[in-house]
Amino acid sequence: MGTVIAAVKGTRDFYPEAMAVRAWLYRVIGEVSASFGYQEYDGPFLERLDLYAAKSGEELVKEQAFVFPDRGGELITLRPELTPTLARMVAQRQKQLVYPLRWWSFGPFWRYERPQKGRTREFFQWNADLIGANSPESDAELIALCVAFFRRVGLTPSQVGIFINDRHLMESLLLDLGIVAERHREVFRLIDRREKMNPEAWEDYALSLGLQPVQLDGLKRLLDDKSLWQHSPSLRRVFAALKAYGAVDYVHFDAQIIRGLEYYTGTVFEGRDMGKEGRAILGGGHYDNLVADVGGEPLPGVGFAMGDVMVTLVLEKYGLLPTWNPAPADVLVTVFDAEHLLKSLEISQILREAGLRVIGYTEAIKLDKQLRYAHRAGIRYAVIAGPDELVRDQVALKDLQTGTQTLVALSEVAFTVKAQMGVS
RNA sequence: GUGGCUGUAGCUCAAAGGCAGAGCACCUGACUGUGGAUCAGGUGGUUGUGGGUUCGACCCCCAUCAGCCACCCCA
Repeated sequence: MGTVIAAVKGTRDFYPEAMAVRAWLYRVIGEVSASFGYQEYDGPFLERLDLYAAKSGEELVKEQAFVFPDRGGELITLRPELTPTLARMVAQRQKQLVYPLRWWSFGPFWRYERPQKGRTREFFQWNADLIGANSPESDAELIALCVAFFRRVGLTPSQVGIFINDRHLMESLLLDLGIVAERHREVFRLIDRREKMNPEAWEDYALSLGLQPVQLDGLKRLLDDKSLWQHSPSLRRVFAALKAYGAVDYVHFDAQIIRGLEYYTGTVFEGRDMGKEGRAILGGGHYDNLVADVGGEPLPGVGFAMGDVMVTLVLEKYGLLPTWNPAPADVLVTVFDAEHLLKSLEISQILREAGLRVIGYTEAIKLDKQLRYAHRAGIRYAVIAGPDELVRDQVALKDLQTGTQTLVALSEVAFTVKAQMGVS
């Protein structure tokens, strides 16, 4: 074997076992989304760079997007997130759509980053958005949707949680501390960094931003105040709604949740492993001006994104991934010799039409090799159609799991297999 | 973009500057129309790639690529 051409850095090959997980995730996400009345949609995987100029995080577009000129010289981007596309799609049909709009999507995204645990350059994301509704209860619905997903896959409140905050609340509290609005962006960044830095370095950082010691003390007091959310009428309504949704046991207030994307304006939240392991499983929040930013009328919304990489790691950690059944078929119809090859193919088709998953061997090789193939592939039943059986319109049916073999009338094979599959 | 660790058979790993190995897997046979178990035998490598040092390099040095991990950022 020569040197295999390497895959593109940060991409993943979905061998059948991994593909089964991805397909399962897609199915579960679709079911959960539909249960809240969300409709599936998707946008193009290629977008013009201009689309992201409006509101995505600076770094997300400038440094993490795959951008290349097409043959006409236009700058094209492999989508690094879906929300701007969603905003465009809504803006294009703004007057025709029925609001509040509930849409979900699951598709690939690309970001040019250094791959590491929980992060690849090509990944899949579940996006869900509620557009044209503007209430704390609407924000709570999206969180309830996340929780519904957690419950559906078996993740418990002791394993994962959703941490929420309100940017409006933080803004007003910063103003109370005498920190003017122009400084909020950098102070938000400071807040976001607190978990990751040691206390002294963090305080030095705060003072270097020009915060007064009094303001720093006030800020620390705010961030450590677990009941701070009670000062926010909005968050109080969010929590009340979450209680109604039966989702509140997964949800925690955390004043340090800020989120990086700049278009978030009110409620922000992220899902994490309760063991504080790894990066966020999902992130989302409320936005006011997204549709207007791409040329539409102002329309508020709330949404989130959940990446497949991190959630799969978490599910694996807790043993919640579906068990993989490698068997490609229920039955293998073997070929006795070259003369009986077509007869075997006929039998395979009869069984197929009876509703079984059937592989018919397509080469007249030694029988032991064919049975060995069935065994290695995990196929439970083998049909052996040799001259001795066929003269009496029978075949031998072998159960490779129990090792038993019986003679069965050709017309009864499908029925017999199905009956045996049913009992075990 | 910054830093750390790691690249040896299909897989998991040895070989501490001196003949590149083991287990598992795979292939063949014992088996006349039958998988697994056992036994016997066998295939398999420019040691990621390219340079350098040395009488001699899997081992030391440089570069590069890839994987993993952390930072950054974020799903």
